[in-house]
Amino acid sequence: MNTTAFDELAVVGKAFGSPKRLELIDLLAQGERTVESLAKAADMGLTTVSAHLQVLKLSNLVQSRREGTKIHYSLAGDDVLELYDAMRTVARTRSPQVQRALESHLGVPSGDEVGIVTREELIGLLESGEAVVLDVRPAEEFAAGHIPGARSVPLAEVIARASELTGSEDVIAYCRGAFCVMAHDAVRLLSGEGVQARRLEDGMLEWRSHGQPVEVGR
Amino acid sequence: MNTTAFDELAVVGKAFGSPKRLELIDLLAQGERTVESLAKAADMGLTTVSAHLQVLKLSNLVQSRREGTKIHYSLAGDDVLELYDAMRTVARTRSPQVQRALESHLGVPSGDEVGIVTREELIGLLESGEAVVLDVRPAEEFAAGHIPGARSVPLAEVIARASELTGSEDVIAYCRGAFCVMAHDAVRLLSGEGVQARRLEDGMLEWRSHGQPVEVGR
DNA sequence: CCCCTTATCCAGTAATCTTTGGAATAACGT
DNA sequence: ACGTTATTCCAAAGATTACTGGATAAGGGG
Repeated sequence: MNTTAFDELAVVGKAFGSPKRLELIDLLAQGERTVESLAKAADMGLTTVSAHLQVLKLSNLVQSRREGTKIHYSLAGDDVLELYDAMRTVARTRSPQVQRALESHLGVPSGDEVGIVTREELIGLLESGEAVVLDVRPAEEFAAGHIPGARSVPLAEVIARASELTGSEDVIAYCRGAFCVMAHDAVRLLSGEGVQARRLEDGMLEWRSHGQPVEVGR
Repeated sequence: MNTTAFDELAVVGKAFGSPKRLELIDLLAQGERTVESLAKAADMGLTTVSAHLQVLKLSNLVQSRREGTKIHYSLAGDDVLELYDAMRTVARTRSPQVQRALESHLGVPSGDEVGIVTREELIGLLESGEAVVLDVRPAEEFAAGHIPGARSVPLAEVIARASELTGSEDVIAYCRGAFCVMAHDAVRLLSGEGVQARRLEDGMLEWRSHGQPVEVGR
C-alpha cells in the first residue's frame, strides 16, 4: 500500500491525540527527564509511560539519551515546543470546554491579582538586575533548566522560606506555563506571609518556545 | 469523572490525528467547500466525510454555514491554519518518512528548477504589477479564494491555454501549498510549450496563514 | 403537498489504540 | 560471572475510533 503524505503527517497528529502523551510532553517541556521520573510525576504505570514514549519517539518528537542504566528523554527541538504551544493557543481560543477546564483548574478567572509581569517586562528587569525571580517548580525541573538568575523555591517550601524574601524589592514567581497553577498559588501563599509578589504571565514553557536563554543545573 | 485540561487538549490533537481528516483540513485550507464537494475531491464516502466534519466541528476547528440545501464548511480561523502549518513544518523537519513521502510525491528533489519565487518577492512583484500570476488549482478553489490579481488557469487547461502566455514577461504559477504538486507540473508543462515560468515557493495555504489578502469569487 | 437534493444520524462490524503484567535486554557494580 | 536497576518488548484484554449502508431531517421547487 502506498502510504501518502497525509498518513505520515497523521503520525505527528496522533502523537498529540492522547491526554497521557500530552501530559508527558508538558513535563518534557520543562526539561529532560528519565522514564521513571516521568511515571512518578504523571502518576502512570512505568510500562505505560515507556509505550507512550515509544510513540513519541517514532514520530520524532522526542529524543533519548542513555546515561548508565537510566535513559533521559527530551523534546526533539524547539519547533516541537512551538507546535505544542500553538496547539494550546488554538484550544484555548477556540474551545469553550478548554476555557472552562482552565478556569476551574486555575481558580480565579483573574482580575483581583496583585500584578502580572509579561515576558518582555521580565527580560528588561533581568537586564537591570532589579528583580528577585522565584522558580516555584519542583527542584528537579529547576535543575533541568530555568530562567538565568532565578532562585529555586519549590511551592512546597514557599511558606517556610518566605522570611528569606522580606525586604526584597520586586519578587516575581513563575512555574511551568500558562496551564500551570503553581505560580498562582505561590503568590497567594506569599501574600499570606506578608510578602508582596507578582507572577510571570506564562512560564518556562513559553520562555523556551520563544527562544530565551536557559540555565541548566544546580 | 473530572475531565482534565489534557483531555480537552487531546480533543484538538485527535482531530489532527487522522489522515482523512488532515486531507479535509488541507482542502478547507484552500477555502470554503460543501460536504459533497469535499467527498468528491478527497474520494471518500459522503457519510465518512460528514462524520469527520462532525469531529472537526466538535473540536471547534471548522465552522459550517447553511445555504439552501447545501452546507458550506470552512476553517474556524487563521489560527487553525497556522497550527496546521506548524504541524507540517515540524513533520517535514523532524521526520525522514515525511521527507521521503514528499520527495517521491513532488518528483525532483529540487535543484534543476528554472526559478522559485518566495512569498516576499511575489508581494513586491504584485505591487509593481510586473508579473502574470497563474492560479493552477481547480476553478472551484480559485473561486473560494485566490491571490489578488491572479488568473485562474487550472492545471488541466495549462497546455491548451499556453498560447495566451507567449510573450509575457514574468509568469509565476502557484497552487495549494508546499505539499502540492500542481505548480511543479504546471511549470514543467509550460516549459514544454516554450513558455518560461517560475513557481511560488509554497502556495495558497501559506499565503493565507501569513495573513496576506485574499480575493474571493469570479 | 410531494418529491428531490443535501447532509446528518444511527447501528453493526472492522480496525486500531491503550493498558497491563511478565519476560527480555542492557549497563553497572561486585 | 552474578545480581541489581532501569527500561523496553511482547501478548492479551479492554476501550475507542472508523467505515458503511439505510433511515431520517431540512430546504427548495413544482
